Amino acid sequence: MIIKRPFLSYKNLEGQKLPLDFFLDDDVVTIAKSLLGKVLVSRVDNRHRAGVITEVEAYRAPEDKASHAYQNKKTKRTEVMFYEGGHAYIYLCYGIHHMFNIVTGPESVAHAVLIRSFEPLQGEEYMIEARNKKGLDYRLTSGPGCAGQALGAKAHMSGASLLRDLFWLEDRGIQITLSDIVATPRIGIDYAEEWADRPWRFVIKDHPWVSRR
DNA sequence: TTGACGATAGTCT
DNA sequence: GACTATCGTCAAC
Repeated sequence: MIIKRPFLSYKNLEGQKLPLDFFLDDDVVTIAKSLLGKVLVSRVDNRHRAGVITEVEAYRAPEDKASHAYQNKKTKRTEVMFYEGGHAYIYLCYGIHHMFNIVTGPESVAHAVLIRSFEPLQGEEYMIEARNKKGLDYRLTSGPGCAGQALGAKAHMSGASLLRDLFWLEDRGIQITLSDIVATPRIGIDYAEEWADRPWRFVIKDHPWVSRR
């Protein structure tokens, strides 16, 4: 298979770090959509890695049954979700996968956006090593477990501020309009009953670097 | 202290 | 398409 990359046209190699304000909007669905096309950067073990976010899911506690913070359930794991927006919520799934989420909204509002896929931009060699892969292909960073592993994210890093120097987001001028976005139901949450059908998974239309290809 | 259960992915058929 | 590795979390005992 031919991998076309970069898929989008990238104007800037360096970008503007997203400020606190970006994460404080009360509407996590809107933030989820505006995260598409933003650049997620990690510097775990001083290894600079960056990728363009291509696939996300919004989780809106307290009413969203699919959220870990459903009914504002606060535990040692989920307390990070109640932080002010602009923090990373990282948790272990199936004992294997470290899932990377962005906490949004004001303090005590437990909204979060799961990063499901991104297109590698910088530090691909570190991602390949972290994933024990031979080379670059779509499976390197497509799917939430893969994305987290490629970033070097570990559950013990949960709570890290996205305004500091471990993980952060940048705007590098990539324009994603509403017509570039496809909305679908979220994946793997069949137990969430009526909330399972909410179209809160967002992907960049026709972008190859997304899960479930 | 215990046990059931995942916001999955990789391998094998 | 089916199967399963693998372990922290959380609620119940």
